[in-house]
Amino acid sequence: MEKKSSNGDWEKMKREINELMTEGRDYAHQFRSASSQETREHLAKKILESYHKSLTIMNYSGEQDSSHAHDGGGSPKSDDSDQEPLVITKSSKKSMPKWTRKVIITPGAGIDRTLEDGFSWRKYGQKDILGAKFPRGYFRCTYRKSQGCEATKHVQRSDENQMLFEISYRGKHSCSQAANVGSTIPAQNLEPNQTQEHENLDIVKESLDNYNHEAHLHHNLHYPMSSTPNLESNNPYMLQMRDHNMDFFGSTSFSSDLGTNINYNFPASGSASHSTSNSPSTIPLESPFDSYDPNHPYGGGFGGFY
DNA sequence: TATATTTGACCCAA
DNA sequence: TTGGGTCAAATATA
Repeated sequence: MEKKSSNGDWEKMKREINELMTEGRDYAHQFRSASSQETREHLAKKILESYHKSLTIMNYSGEQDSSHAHDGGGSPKSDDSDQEPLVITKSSKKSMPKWTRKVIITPGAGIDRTLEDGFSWRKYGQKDILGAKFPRGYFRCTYRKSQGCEATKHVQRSDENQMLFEISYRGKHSCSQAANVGSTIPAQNLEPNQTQEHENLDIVKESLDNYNHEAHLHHNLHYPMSSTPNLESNNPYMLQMRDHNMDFFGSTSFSSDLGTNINYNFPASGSASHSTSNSPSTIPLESPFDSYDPNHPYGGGFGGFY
C-alpha cells in the first residue's frame, strides 16, 4: 500500500539494500575463509557497516511509514507525534498510537525470540494480503479480556527478504505487563525504528563478539581454527549471510512467548489469494527454514510466516 | 477442562 | 465493490 505511493523511492531503497546485503554476504564469505585475526576483524567491521547502512535505509523507510500512520486520516498536527493520544476509545481505533517495527530473524535465537517483545500476545486471525506473498498475522494482548488491554499487533513477513518481519503495533498496553515489561523492553515507549536499529546492531555485534570470544578462547587453548566447534552456529548473522543457504536450523527450537509452540504455516500454494486465508495444509514444523529453497534468492519455500 | 489457534464469515472504511 | 481487520465457532493442545 505505502509502497505504491512512492514506488520510485521504494525501488531505489530496495536496490540499495540489496546491494548492501550482497556486499555484506560477500564479506561474510571472505570472513569464513580468512585465516588471520586481523583480516577477520577488518571483515567483521565491513559486515557491520553493511548492516548499519541497510538498517539506516530501512529505518528511513520505516519512518515514512510511521509518519503516514500518524497522518493517516488527517491527523491534526504532526508535532504532536510524541504526545500520543492517551484517551483510547473502542470507537476510534484510528486515534490509537501506531508504529511499525522491522525485525530480522536471528536464526540462532529462534524466530519467536527474535520477534519477542516481552508481551504476551494471542493470535486472533490470519489473512492473506493482496500483493503480499505471506499472510498477515493478527495478535492482541493476552490480557484483553481480563484487563481490557487494547494493544494489538500485526505481523507481516517481507516479500523481499523472508528474514525480515514488519510488526505493526497499535494501541498501548494498559495491562499489568506494561509496568513489568516497560522497564526492560523500551520498544513500546521509544521511537520504534531507532530502537530496532540498535537492537539489530546489538545482535550483530553480540554475534561477532561471541565469535571473537570463541576464537580467542580456542586460540588460547591452542585449538586449530579449523577445529573450532561450529563457528557459524554461534554467529547467526554469519549464517544468515551464507549465500541464502539456510541449512543451519536443524537444532533451532521455537517455543512462543506464551509458552506454547508456534506453528509455521505453509499455504498450499506459494501465491496468496486475496480471500481470507484458507490454508488447510497447516504444517506444524519445528523449524520454518527446513523447507527454505536454497536455489531461490528470496522466494521459494517457507510459504507462511510463522 | 481451560486455554490457545485456526479459519470462514462478517463488518466497515476507502 | 474491494480488501483489511475482527469475530467467533470449531478444533487442537496441555
